[in-house]
Amino acid sequence: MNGEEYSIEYFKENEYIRKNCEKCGSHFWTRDKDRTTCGDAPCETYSFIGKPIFKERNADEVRESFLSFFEKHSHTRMKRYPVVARWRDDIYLNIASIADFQPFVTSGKVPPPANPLVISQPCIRLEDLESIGKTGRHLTAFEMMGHHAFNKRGGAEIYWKNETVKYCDEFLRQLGVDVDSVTYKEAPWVGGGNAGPCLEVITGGLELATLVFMDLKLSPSPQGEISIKGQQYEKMDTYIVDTGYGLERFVWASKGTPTVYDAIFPVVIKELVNAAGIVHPLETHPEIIIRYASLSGAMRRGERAKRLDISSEFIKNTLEPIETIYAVADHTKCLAFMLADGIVPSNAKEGYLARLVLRRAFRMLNSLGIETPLEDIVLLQIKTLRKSFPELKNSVDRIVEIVSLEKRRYDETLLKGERIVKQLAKGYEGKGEEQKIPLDTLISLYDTHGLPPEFVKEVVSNQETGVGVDVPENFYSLVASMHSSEERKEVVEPFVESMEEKTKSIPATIKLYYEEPSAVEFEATVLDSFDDSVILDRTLFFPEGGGQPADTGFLTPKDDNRALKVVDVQEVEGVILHKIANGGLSKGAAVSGHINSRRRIAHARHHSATHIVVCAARKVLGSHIWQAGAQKGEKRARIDVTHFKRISDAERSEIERLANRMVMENEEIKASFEDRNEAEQKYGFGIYQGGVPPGEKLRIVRIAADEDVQACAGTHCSKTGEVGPIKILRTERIQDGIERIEYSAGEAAVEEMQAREELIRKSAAVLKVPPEMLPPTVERFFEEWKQLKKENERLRDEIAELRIGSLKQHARDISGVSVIAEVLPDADTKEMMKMASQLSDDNFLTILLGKREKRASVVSSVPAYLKDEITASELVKRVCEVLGGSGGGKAELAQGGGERVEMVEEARDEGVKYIEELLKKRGIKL
RNA sequence: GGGCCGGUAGAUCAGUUGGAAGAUCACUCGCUUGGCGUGCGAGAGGCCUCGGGUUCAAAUCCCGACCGGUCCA
Repeated sequence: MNGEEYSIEYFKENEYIRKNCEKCGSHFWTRDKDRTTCGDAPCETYSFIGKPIFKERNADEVRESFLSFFEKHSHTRMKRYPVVARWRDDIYLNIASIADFQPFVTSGKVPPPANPLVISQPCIRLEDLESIGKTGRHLTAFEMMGHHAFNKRGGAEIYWKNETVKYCDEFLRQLGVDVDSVTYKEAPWVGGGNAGPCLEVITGGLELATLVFMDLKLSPSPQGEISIKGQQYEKMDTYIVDTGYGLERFVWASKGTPTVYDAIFPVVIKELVNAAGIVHPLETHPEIIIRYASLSGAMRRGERAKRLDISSEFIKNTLEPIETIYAVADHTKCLAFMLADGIVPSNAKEGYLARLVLRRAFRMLNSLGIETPLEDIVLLQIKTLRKSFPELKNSVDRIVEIVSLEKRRYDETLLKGERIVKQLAKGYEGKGEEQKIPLDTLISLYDTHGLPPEFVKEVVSNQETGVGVDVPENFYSLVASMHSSEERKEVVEPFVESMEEKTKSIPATIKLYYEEPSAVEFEATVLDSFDDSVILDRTLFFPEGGGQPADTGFLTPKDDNRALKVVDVQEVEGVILHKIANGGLSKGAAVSGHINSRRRIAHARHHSATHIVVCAARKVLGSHIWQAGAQKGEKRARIDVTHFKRISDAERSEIERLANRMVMENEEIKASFEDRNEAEQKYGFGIYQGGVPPGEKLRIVRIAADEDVQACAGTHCSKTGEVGPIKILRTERIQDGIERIEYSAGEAAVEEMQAREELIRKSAAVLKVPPEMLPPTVERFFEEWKQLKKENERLRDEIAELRIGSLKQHARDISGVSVIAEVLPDADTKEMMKMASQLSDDNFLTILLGKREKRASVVSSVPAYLKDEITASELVKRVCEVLGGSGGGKAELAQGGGERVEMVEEARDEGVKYIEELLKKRGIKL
């Protein structure tokens, strides 16, 4: 990217000069002839701390002046988008105002909702989580104010670089910024597969805005036109003005507070300072704080402390607490938006990000000794934000519940963690001085139990076991690197992949299943045919998609009587491929098609039922319910929805009842193609429950008076009544924060209910009680069974006791040892074990054989004084061989068995023979 | 979406190379004491989550399901 990109008329007309920063070498534009640096950190320090750049304004005022300024300059004002990027499948959180319009608007596939437009978009970035509070400027939640113009090559240009810079200059001047102090720094911008020249707008050492001229995209060929940072880029068909004005930065610059947090969160910080029982260091040490803050853009904390000669005690006792308070203030705002916009904390996806922030916040409150519940502070944030974001307060009940629930979970994790660590420390205790818990143990504690090494260290040091913990500086990056080595397998659909080339030149198939939803037969012409796939000019066959399986059926050529079986249907870029199981078709042939209507109707029922169940679930569980996946079938269907706790039986019944009520009300289900932007505006982003389809037009499915509206390509019933009964079969927690609901609709639901009834009927018949008596009867039987089991054991003890006496009388003498070798018809292993061990206590050598149905069991015991000569396990092995089995155990007590029950007598004799052999040797020895 | 742990008495957890299911707390009763606490003794309490498989034998090994924890993207 060369300097020409920045040769902008406005600069020339307004006496801007292009200079080279003497510190960093980058090019910049300025009106100040004497300026030598680009003005950006770290080339310059913050000069606005304590000396604001313009008249003080709060966030609401800055936002309004920005929006109305651009509105005056013919931009359309847009409402904010959610902070959860529901319309994107590549990112979880909204990270920039331009993200609202990616990927379809920026690529030119979909026209912008307005052009040009202006928006103030709340964004969340968690990349610099560690820096929050410490640097004075990093925020996880911030507002990016942007004005955007979407230009298409060959079309009429809205505006480009010149106006963008002019607007910026004018807006700054209107705010009261001295434009002579402003520098425009050249900085090529790269992000998300796009790139372009960019100007950073800087004053007072602070970057206030970024003006990006996005006109490049990653080039598929290695010989792209332009090379940036080792990547090849090429010009796009569109060129887009993408500006980002940092709302919080403007507020900060207007107030000149030491940190951006002091400017943005005065109320929350005051509350936290009070709760922590400290005094804001700005009151106690104003001078040093201001000097310290002025350097914060230019250098790290350590360097700053050195430069200002700040003691480590001052850092620890005065700076760190306020930095932690800053971070809490930031995190609670982040949480307010995340939770209000419907994120449910979870161990996966965006929910994990929410949990991450929540747990950091809990930890920080704890380290500050603040006992105010976190949810109270989140609510305080919502209160301060209510003027600009009144929608946040609709969610306060849910937010309070979620945050306190998460707190409880976190406490439990820590409690459990404490026990684990204590247990572990005990294991290392006394293993020499300076015993350390090894690094891989620390990593596994964190990885499997979520215990940070700092926590482990704290627990261990409280234990006073002499066990130490060394936490390496790069601990978290070690953990990260461990995970990155896990290979990510890209799942490419080989079928679609291989077909894309072949279908390129073929026109999109006409989708008769939309035009004639209830038709079963159709006529069509074969456009092409390869491998075992056939492409028609039009079709009734629904291709697999959106969790709905493909239709099946037959294709019959006009000129012969073959019936070609359609076993699968796939869509590739608008072209529908029919996979044929038997035979092929030639190009140009006229065919008639026939779909399996039973299957189709079952799919339609389950698909419509899915929308109804999600709708009912949202009514019962709350507005945060978001569909996280779905699968429909002929017999049953399932949806995964985000929810922060298990669905209770009562809630499940209520969802079922509401769903069936919607069916009984026999509401209309309307499907039509609508303009994407209009649909988003009219129905909100909830339409993307089932995923984000591409294209300018969306197929919108609406139930009743827009009770449920979704972008959906599936086939549906035309009235809810056609769905038939809906039976929820089960709920399952597939992940933390995601519940799966399984259900059947229509005939399948009836079958399910019958199957369940059958289950109950059969069970009741076994117990010979009426079905309603099943629960108490089962309980009674179970209790009795337990009692009987105990009774049985007690009796066996007694029998063993009794049998011992008679067994002793059957003892035979072999080489001076009393040997008992007997077959006991109904004895089981446990019983014989008891006898054998008692007999060996009385110095008998025993072999007991039991016979029970198809299995013979053997127990043998050897008195302690003989164990060097005969081992019970060897003896048992020998005996069991005869029985066709094997055995083993300890030297003094062993057991085994075999299947040849009829051989028990022989087995016993074999045992006796073995004993005789062994004891004969003993006799000689003696 | 991927990885790693775990599920045994009411609670917290042991359970060795597969070979007779344990500890601590809590509970019940008795003794100790004027009474409480305490101390001592005894007792009750287990489909070892479930279903398959391997084996003479599975809490233990293998596969699957269910439930829970946790890390990463």
